[in-house]
Amino acid sequence: MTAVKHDVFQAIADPTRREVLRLLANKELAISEITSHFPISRTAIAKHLQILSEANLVSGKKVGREKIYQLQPEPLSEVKQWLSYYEQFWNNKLSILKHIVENEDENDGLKVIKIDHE
Amino acid sequence: MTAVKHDVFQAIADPTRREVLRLLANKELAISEITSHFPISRTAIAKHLQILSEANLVSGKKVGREKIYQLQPEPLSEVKQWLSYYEQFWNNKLSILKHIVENEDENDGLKVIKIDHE
DNA sequence: TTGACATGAAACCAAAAGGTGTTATATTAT
DNA sequence: ATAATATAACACCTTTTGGTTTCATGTCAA
Repeated sequence: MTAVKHDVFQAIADPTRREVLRLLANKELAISEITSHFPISRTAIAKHLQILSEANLVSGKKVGREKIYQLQPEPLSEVKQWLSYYEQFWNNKLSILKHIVENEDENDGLKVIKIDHE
Repeated sequence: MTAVKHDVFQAIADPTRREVLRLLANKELAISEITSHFPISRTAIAKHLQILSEANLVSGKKVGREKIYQLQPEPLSEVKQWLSYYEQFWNNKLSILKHIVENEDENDGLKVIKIDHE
């Protein structure tokens, strides 16, 4: 189950939501406590928390009259996995070379020359 | 320079744009070629490319009557860096323990017991 | 030179996003 | 019991997003 109405990519697209996540990384917080760190209304923060919650990036438990939100970082692994595909293209020069070679037909006239060190 | 009007987080938030990036990872393509992979109009794809371009995730060069777009993956390193902060929370159990200990006040009654191996 | 092709540019549109404020309800402290 | 607190639930507003269609322009091929 864990219905994911809001995608994790969409959830982290908003800077305010990323800052909320950062706050919750330190410790779990009630909505009002979170709101006190931002210039916007409590209602707005509650909506952001709703979106984060739909992406399973946070979970909220009601304690007394407060609702305490907690970071749930596991869905971020989806982003990490997505990123890993592209890492090859910037991580090391060998991969960049590989990329060029594999797109040889798009690089007409380009030659890769192996240089022997004596 | 390289004015970043559209944030990389926002750029990758859209599934269509992520698919465009995936296509361009294989090889550089003209707008029409990209469009042929999607059920939406050429104009819509052009707009997505514009957004990706503003985030410096692609670059376009005009060749004859075509505009060829190419993947430019390095802005993704910003996402990777952002993610790395959260990896500690899901990557290994020691870090999770660390997280619990640092939030000790939020875990009243919880005790961490060190077990000596003989 | 005349179509066919690839793109650019503009006007337009519906829905979603990111806010606001108000009101109602449950919980806590005095 | 009462007042203050914390949130939920709405209704509402404006801007952005993701898409459309139409028309103009530059380029290639026959």
